[in-house]
Amino acid sequence: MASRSGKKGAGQSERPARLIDVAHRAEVSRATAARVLGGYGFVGGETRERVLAAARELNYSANVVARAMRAGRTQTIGVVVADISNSFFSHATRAIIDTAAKAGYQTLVLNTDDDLAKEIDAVRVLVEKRVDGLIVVPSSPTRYDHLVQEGELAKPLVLLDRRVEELHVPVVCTDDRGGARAAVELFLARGHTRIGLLVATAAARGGPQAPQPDDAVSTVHERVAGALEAIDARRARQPAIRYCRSTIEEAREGALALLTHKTPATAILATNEEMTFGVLAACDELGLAVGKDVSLVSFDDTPWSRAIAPAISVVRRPVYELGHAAASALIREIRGEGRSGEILLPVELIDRRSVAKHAKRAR
Amino acid sequence: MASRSGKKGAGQSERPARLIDVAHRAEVSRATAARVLGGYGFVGGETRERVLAAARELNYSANVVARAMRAGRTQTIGVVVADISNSFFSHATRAIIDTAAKAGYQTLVLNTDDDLAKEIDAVRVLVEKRVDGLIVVPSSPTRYDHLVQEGELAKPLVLLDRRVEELHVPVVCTDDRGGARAAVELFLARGHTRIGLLVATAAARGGPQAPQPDDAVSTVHERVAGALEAIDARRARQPAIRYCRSTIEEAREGALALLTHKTPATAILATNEEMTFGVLAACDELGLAVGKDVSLVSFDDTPWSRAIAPAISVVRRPVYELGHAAASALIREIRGEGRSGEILLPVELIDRRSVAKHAKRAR
DNA sequence: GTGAAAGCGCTAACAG
DNA sequence: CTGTTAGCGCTTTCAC
Repeated sequence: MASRSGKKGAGQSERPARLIDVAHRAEVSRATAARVLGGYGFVGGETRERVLAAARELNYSANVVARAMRAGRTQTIGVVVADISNSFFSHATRAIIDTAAKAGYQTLVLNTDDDLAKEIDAVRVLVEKRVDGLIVVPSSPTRYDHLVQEGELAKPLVLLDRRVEELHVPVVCTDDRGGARAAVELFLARGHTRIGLLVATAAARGGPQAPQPDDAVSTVHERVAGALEAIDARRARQPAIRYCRSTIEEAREGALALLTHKTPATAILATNEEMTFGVLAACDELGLAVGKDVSLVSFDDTPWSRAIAPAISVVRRPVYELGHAAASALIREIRGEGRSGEILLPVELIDRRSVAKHAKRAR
Repeated sequence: MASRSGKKGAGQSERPARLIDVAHRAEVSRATAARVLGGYGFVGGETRERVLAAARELNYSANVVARAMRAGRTQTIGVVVADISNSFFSHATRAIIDTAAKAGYQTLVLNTDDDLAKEIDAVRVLVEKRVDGLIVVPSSPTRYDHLVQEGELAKPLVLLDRRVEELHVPVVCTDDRGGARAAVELFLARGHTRIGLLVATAAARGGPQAPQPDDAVSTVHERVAGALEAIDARRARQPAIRYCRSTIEEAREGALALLTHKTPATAILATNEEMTFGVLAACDELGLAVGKDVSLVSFDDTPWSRAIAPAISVVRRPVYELGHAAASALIREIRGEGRSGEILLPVELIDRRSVAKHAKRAR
């Protein structure tokens, strides 16, 4: 006698009902019960009703981990991001969760703080958990051993927002290069010649620095490259660049450096939210008015960037679409419906009030 | 012959190595291999080394789903929030993920958009996935059947940010009542008598409304109640209240209503980020200066609320701590280390520049 | 300190 | 259309 909850009561007994308990109560075999509860195969109408009734009466809840073990699929994906509390990642993740859920997958979220060691650990955990696929925002542009996993447990993988050299898996990115180029072209068109780039990168060490850290992720390269393209096309003066970690404080220092140089920048491209606040703080400190003394374009549109005065001009990235595309690509890959190559989403320069025509600046 | 990867090669064979493959290669039993790989029981030093070496050579990755099935624990928790892309939830979730990870749990995240049907579904999925516990931000203050789950599959559960009447499980909240009270006390102390409350709630239907929707979550009640406490204590004039869904557009309409009333509000408490932007937009439209013509206090501190001009006074909630406390309580419960009651975290009123002394306002 | 064997709950051949 | 049965990979008594 294997049954335990199949007595008479409505399921108040010791342990949760299992498939076999439902089968007994409905007086069918486990296979039949499994077919109706699992939603596959063919079962007669009356039998199906009996099973459904029994399941309801016993308050049956399918044990998905047993199913996963048997089927070899967990219907779970893993998302590895730098920091879910960051607005860019949280919006992209929202899209991923939604898209995955619609396709029957749940989503495990792990943070790396852009630390390779944490990323390696996260991927290991996810692989051990036997997720059906991973979406990773890689913290290193070159290190990817943990993502290919010699041997046979390589899982479907999609990279989000950043490329990894030599790793040929689907990547979903935005056209950051084009966005930076457009921003700088706008500066140039408005007569600015002394352009500053305030670039966030986890690879920066010990305060704002001029040389590009060589382990900066692809997004950093792209944005700088885009800005330089615009400059070179117009044979304009080379920009001043400061790389710093993504904190408002470091950004403020970086912006201060750009703004107090002997040939101070009159226009600054800030590569994310923190950098933008840094510029705002520095301008405030220096008594400089944004949109007048200092022009500013920032990456990523947010409610506040259009609500504040002056409204900030931004390079808008389609963040939800980015996450959606990544999840779609991953699910396609999981289902063996063909691999995507690189997906490049267009960005949009929204010119608001923070970019002024260049005029001699009072110091 | 059960083995398949245990041949000679370094694990390049067809399928991922299993425990038994490692055992064979190390020339020990499955039990012994399991002991060293699972990190329990006693195994001789030399034997342990052999097993570890074999695992490495075969690129062994523990199958955690098999382990979960056997052990009855998945080392996974579920988090059910309204919207992970919302900054409050994303910060709380970040804390939950971190705290859980430190204790060896991974986190599934699901969104409800404050829709009860989605919440019910999310909980069902999570229970089927056999998570070890759940953290839920309940979308209804009264409906909780899906959370208690008649029968035996009730999982350890902690409520985040919102209470549910009659549901006696651990709840982790912030002192929103006290925060609202403090905000209104500040208005009163500065001489304001016509106070407006702009309250976000998913329960609002069809534009800003005056009566409180009766299925508004506890946080809504608390904030309004706190505001009224301050008013009643000073026998001040009753506030004008507008309830609206959490969008900038509805907030703008609500704020417009408050500001263009025949006795317009001179001070507004906005219960979240969207409400705050709505007030900002309305003031802009009406040509009113925040921090001068209109005073404003907002719930939740953010980088922009201190960066914009004027810097917005806010009721700061300890969001990370909130998530951390919820995860800690849940893990304690999962481990049977005793149940927490209600945890109430203190808030802090940060007075910046958006609350002016009352003066006759030019219309 | 190590091994043998039972079984977690489910699915998928295969047989009828 | 329905039943029988053999595992999925791992842990865990219980012996030795």
